[in-house]
Parts: sequence; structure tokens; C-alpha cells
Amino acid sequence: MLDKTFDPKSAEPRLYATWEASGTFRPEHVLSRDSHATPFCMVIPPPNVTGSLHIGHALNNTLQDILARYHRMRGHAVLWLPGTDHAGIATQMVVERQLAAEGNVGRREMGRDAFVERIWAWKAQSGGTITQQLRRLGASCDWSRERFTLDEGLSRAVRKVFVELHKANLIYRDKRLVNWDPHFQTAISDLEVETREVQGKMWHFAYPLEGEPIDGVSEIVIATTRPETMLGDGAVAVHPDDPRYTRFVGRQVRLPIADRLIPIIADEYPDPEKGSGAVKITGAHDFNDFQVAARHGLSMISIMDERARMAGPIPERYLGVDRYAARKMVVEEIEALGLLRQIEERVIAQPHGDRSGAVIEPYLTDQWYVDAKTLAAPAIAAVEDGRTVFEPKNWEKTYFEWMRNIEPWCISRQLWWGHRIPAWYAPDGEVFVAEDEASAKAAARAKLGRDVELRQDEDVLDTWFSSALWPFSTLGWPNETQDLKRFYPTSTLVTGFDIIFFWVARMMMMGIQFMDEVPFQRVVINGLVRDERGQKMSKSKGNVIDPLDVIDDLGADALRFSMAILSGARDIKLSKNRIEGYRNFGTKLWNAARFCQMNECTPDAAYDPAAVKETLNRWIRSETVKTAQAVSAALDAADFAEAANVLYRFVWNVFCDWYLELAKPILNGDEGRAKAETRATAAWALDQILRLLHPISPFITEELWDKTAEFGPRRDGLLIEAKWPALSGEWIDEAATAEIDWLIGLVSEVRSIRSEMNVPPSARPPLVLVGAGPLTQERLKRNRDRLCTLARLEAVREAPATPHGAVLFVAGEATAALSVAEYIDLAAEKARLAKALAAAEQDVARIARKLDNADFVARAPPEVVEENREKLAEAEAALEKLKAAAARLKTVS
RNA sequence: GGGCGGCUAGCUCAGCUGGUCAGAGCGUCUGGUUUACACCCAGAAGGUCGGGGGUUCGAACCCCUCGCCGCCCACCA
Repeated sequence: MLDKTFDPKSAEPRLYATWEASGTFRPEHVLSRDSHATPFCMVIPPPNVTGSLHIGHALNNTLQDILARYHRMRGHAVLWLPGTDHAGIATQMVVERQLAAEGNVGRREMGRDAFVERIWAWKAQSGGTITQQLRRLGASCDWSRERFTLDEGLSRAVRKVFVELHKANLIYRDKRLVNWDPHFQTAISDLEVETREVQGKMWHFAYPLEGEPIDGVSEIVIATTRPETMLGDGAVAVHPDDPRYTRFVGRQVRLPIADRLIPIIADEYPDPEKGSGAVKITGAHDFNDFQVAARHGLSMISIMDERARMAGPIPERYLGVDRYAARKMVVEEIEALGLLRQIEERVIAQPHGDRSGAVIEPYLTDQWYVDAKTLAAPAIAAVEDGRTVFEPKNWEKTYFEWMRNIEPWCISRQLWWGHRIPAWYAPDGEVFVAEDEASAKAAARAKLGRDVELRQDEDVLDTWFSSALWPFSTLGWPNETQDLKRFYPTSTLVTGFDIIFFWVARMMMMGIQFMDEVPFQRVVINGLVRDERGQKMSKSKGNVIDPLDVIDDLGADALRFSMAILSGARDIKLSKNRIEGYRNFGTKLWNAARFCQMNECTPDAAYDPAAVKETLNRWIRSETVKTAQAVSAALDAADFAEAANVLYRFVWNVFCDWYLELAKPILNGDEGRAKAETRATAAWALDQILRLLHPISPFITEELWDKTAEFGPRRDGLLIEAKWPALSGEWIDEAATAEIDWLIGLVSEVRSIRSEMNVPPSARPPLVLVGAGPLTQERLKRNRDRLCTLARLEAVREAPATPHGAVLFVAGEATAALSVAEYIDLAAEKARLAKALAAAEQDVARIARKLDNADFVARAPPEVVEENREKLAEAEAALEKLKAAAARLKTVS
């Protein structure tokens, strides 16, 4: 016999090991029997190789696993391809921190090779963590195909892509302003910059006009939030139509401190409405100024080094000074010169590195860029014409918005952990891009006519560059593998909206460029998990829910079910409490199975759902079919929340609350056809539940699949190999549904009346039923036994005639002698009846009014009108009955 | 500045194309444990569906407007 609860702690590892050993996670498991099976492929969003499972992973991978298991049961050849990402900057940061904590020398002192070796060591140590944790979640990935972005195959793909894009002029080297992270001392892409609002100041400086004053004006006032950059100013710009300044254009100002002459130029960029209308132009330290400077051929004076300390052609006292110290110095000096005109407090938008938190410095350097604009065009078209669809569809808008305004993608990073850029430089600086050094040498020889010393580019590629290739590189590209042929384009990508730009968009671009086909047919966007108050989870806030803790405490199924049922929202508010509720759901199912087992409801291979006779059994058959249809439809639409909801309600509120309760009198009754049929039907319905629930809660269902067969005929195989229920719509029996619905309504009414009885609970008789509606003596008689069970009563007797039509009263021994009148609280009954009468009258009036309305009859759909006619008839009938009941009640009292 | 999402019972949310919904879970309160389940069962209280206006025979659902809240994008000194 089953225990009272499921013990996930002992069962889950055992079950997972069984699955993994069975080979069912591999598509070959299906393909070996059916080589034409429909392929279904997903690539995992690769987690950081040295990371550990957080709640976001739990959500994302639960949803993927649900799809994987669902499609597997549908007989598809499912490949869910796992892997990890080297996560360049993140991993390098972690290891650097470790070095610091251990008091070791920093990476620069250590040298590149030693440092990279150190990261590999860290990867070897911690790299298996997250994949083990995914197993604990139940993820049915094909581990035999696990990949890593830095493994040999993927590295080869990266080099080939780089070389080909370079050949096609879609990758190029350029000197322009980049977002420079002074902490990591690397360039980062626009996406890695986080703008934060901070309280800052705006300083107004006067720049003295060189030469004669104009109309008595001898200075131009500019405003800046970054005074230190003035040392690099190349001009002062004013709007060409600004009447205050047009006459100054062409003149020069003397840049204070730097003591240089710079021109006053006219450009559309300055907004006359803002500030003084005159803007200092620092081409090498501001993105806007860069463009202005470029338009006017101004020299770009770089005045900082890679650590954001002052450098370059500036007064000696500034050399090597940190930018913020320099800011202070500049302000003091300007003030001393009498040129400080104003200081404004204001909120300014300041760019920060998303990893380091350091304030980003626009910095003029040579970097490698991808021509994203060109690659984006077909990627936009692919979504426009539906070759790839987003679910929910709204996200397409976000995708379009970004793709249509895309900027060149800076892909080089001054880091050591990552794919080294396959470019080699000759001594004279000429660059040779090739897949390996030998090819680069050959190219150099061909070009220069002799062998030269080549030096490989020091930089590595942005992590997202290799991730962008993930859907085809993991399938074996550039080799033309069987997998690539079979599984590309992949079927569905499940990921968070926070990486639509970072990842999804770039996969679209690269996939189409190199495979001539979209990388995935559907993108399912999942929400972000937050705490119960909607706050982002973070260690510093201490509101983190660790999925591993949850699995330890409540089991993986509880976590998974929670993830599924909450997944509809964009912000998923999670609390432990909530997960507990879904653990309870598992227990409920477990106990239903336990009940079935106790009553010898064992699966019967010969069972034919089409042949059942009992109303109750025809009803649960119908409900099961409807549920299966709803769950299938929901999963097809990637509506996990709906699927989970439907199952929750079916299992708890239909199967347990009503079917099993109504089945009790039969199961407790005499042996016979009805009892045998009910046993078999209960077992059958439970089986269907296990199948339908398996994708969401694989562990408990697998365990029950095994246990429920203990006393019956042995099952062959695991639930994970079982087929998704294919239930005929013809098994839906509306007559049975109506019958049982009536019964359920009846019992509910009984319970309600009983609880409203105006006597102390202890004196309350077990049950009194008043039927003012379509209740008849015959029906009551027919269902007497079932009602008895439902109300947990010992006996049922028929009532004599009552004021309300039929009355069923039921009593235990102690109250058997009481009369009907004592059972019923007449006052309460009158009030009820009055209320019902009023409601019924209103009903009739409302519907009648509606039907009298010519406009409604003319304009509403005919079936709606017809429906209303029927409703009217029903309402009128109900009203009549109530009136009769009321009349009789009157006579009694 | 642009865009997206939200504002429904104390809390978290359902409510899919306007015509049985004003709903569910949790929490609260009341009552219930001799054999499926107290991780349970039965019941109760609780909401002018953010404000205002409009369209309609009829609006939580459509339109306008206002108000908060959250997120994303944006080069403004």
C-alpha cells in the first residue's frame, strides 16, 4: 500500500537515474524505432558554466522540460540540447575576485596564459554544478550532446563565422568611440551599458572670446556635467539659427586651463532652448560631440588612459590624475580664474557597466564591429512574415523596435577569457584574418611576398558572439551533420525577455546568414521571477528563493508545478507559501491514487472506455476527455499556466471532490458489474491524469505509474515512454454530464442549507435538503445512496410532502426521530425563498426586456437571441416553481 | 522623450473574440479527524473590477482622458 505522502527526496534521484539510463532523453530512443518521427528540437539557453541554478533557470528549464516531455509523449523525436556558456566577462570577474580574496597576484602580474589556465581550473572544478542541478530539476536534456561555447567544435564555428563575415565586409575594424569600462579596462557593447539616474551637478563655465568683444560680449558660457573633459575640448558649437550667437561663428575662444584656442562653430546639434545654447565639443569623450567633431573635421583629443586617469596633451599637473579628482581641480581652477558662472544641482543620466558598476567612459579606440544593420534586415523580415513567431506575440514589437534602430555591434573585448579574435598583424600593422595562424601566414606571404612575423590580436570576442551561433554550432556546424539536417531550424526557443536583444536577435541574424533559415520557428518568452512583493530577487536584499532549497524541502515537482502555473505573468511573484500549495496538490493526487489502490482500482488492459454504462463513469470519461483536449491545446500554445490550471482543477475539484466521492457507495457496495466497471474506470482516469500531468510533474507521476501497477497487471516500461492520451471526442457524454452536474448542484445546495440552519452546530442535524428547483422525489430516490455518502451520513430516508416540493432529509441515529419541521428553519427558509423569488423575477424581467428590444433581436447574433429565448423559458419555469413553493410555505406556517 | 505591461476580495492573480460570472488560491473566521488525503473536508465574511467621460439595448472587458506602479529603449550639454 502507498504511504500517506510522496517522498520526493528519496524518489527523485532514483527516478532521474532510471530515466537517464533508459536513454529516453535521446532522440535516438524514438528514431531507432521510427526513423521518420517528427523532430522537435530546443537548444537550452546556456547558463554560465561556473554558475549555479537560480530561480530564473528553474522557470526557464521547467518550461522547456514540459515541452520536451510533452512532445516525447506525442511520439516526436525530441532533442533538447544542453550546454554551457563560458560567459567571458562574468567568469573572468569571478576568478579575478577569487585571486584577490586569496591574496594572490592579479591577472596582469600573473600573465595571460597562467590566468586563463586558472579559469580552466575553476571551470573544471565548478563546471558540473549547474548541469547536476538541472538534473535535480528533472530536466530531460540529451546529456550525450552537451556542448560548451569554448569547446573545440564551437570555437571552430566561431572562427569560421568571423572569417566569413570579415570576407563579406560584415565584420570590420574601426576607430570610434566605444563604451569603455575603466574597471575591467575593456570595451563593452551598448547593451551592456546600464543608464542610471544619479544626483549630479551642472557647471557653467565662461570661455573668453579671443580678440575683440562683439557688442560688448567677451565670453561664451557653456554648461557641462563633466568639467574634466574640457581639457579635451575641440570647439564650442552653437545652432546656426540662434540669433544670439551667429555673429560669433568663425571666431575663437581661449580654452581656459588648457590655454588653447578653439573655434566657435555652427551645427544643428545644440538646442537653443537648452542651457546657454552653446555647447562645448569634446569629440573623444562624448558620443554626441564625436559626431559633431567628425562633421567638422575637428581633432579628437583623447585626454584619458584606459583606467580613466587623465593623460595626453594636457597640463602636466593633470597627468595621471583620476577623472574625479581632475574634475575637482578643473572646477577650482575655473573658479579661481573667475570663470565659474553657475552650479546647478540636477539629476543626470549616467552610464554604468552592467557587470562592474563602474561609470562608463566614452573612449576612442580601435575595435572590431559587426555590421548589424545589414544582418538585421533579413532577421526583421523573418519575423514579419511569420517564419519565426514570438509567444506572446507582443514581444515582436520590442524585437522590431530594436532591430530597426540597430547600431554596429562592438564585438572585441580586452579580456583574456574567450575566443581570441582570429586576426593577425604584420609588423607594419596590416591585418590578416584567417581561421588559424598557418592560413594567416600563408595569406601574408601571398600578399607581402615573404614570411613575416605575425602577432595575433590580443582581444577576445564578446561572449554573445559565440552564443549567437548556438542553434547551429551545437548541432555540428560547420560540418554537415545528421543532427544539423534533422534538427535545424530548431522548433522552439524558450527564454527570458531580458535577453531578446543580447541573444535572440543575434541568433536570428547569424542563423539566417549562415544557414539561410531562421534558427527557431517559435520563441516562447517567459517572465521574470520576483519575490512575493514584486521585488527583483537579489542576495543583498536577502529575498532570494534558492530552487535547490525548494527542491530539498518540497520536491522538484512542487517547484515545477509552481513555475508552470505562475508562468503566464510577466513578473512572476513567487513565495514559498505558494509552492507549498502546489506540493499539497501532489499529495492530493498521491492520496487519490492511494484510495484507488485501497479499492482495488487497478489498470486493466482490456478496459474499453467506450463501453462504460454507469452514469458516473460516463461522466468522468467525458471530463477526462475534455481535460486532455484542454491540456493539449494549452501546451501546443505554450500556455503552461493554463495547462497547469486545467489539471489542478480536474484532479482536485472534479476527480477527487466528486468522482471519487460519488464512487464510494459503489465501491463500498456489493460486488457486481457496476463495481467492476467503476474500479476499472477510476484506474483508467487516474492513468490519464498521470500521463497528462507527467510533463509538469514528472517525478510523482512516474512513481505512481509504477506503484499503481503493483497489484494489477505489471506495466511495461516507464511513464516517460508512455503515449500522450489520444482520447476520442465521441466519449464526451453530455447526458451524463448534465445528470452529474445536477447532482453536484443538489449536494452543494444541501450543504449550504445545512450550514445556514439556525441552531448550534452540535444540535444541527446531519443534513436537510430542500429542493425548490428541478428536484423530484424520483431523482432523489435514485441518488439517495450517493447523496448519503457525499454528506457523510449514515442513513437516508424520504421525507413526507413538504412546503417546498420535495424534501430529502437524512439523519443519523440520534436525530432519526425528529420531524421535518424541526429540521428546517422556517424563517431562514422563507428568507431564502423570498430572495430566490426576487432574483427569479428580476431574471425573467431582464430577459424579457432584452427580447422586447427590437434592436437586440435585429443586431445580436441569432444564436444569442435563441439562447435568450431558452433562458426566458427556463427562468419563467423556475419562477413558477418558486411561486408554488412560496404558496405552500405560507400554508404551512 | 518613445514603447511595453499593470492597476479586479486583506495578499497573489484568473476573467481568451463585450450578453450566468464578479471568480480561484492563499490568508481570516466557523464547524468537522472511528480507514485516500489536516499537505484534508464543509461553510462564511470580504470587491461601486484605479478616477472620470464616451460608444452600446448591455462594459471588468471597446474608445478617450486622468492618476499612480513597474520594466525596456533614447545622444542631450
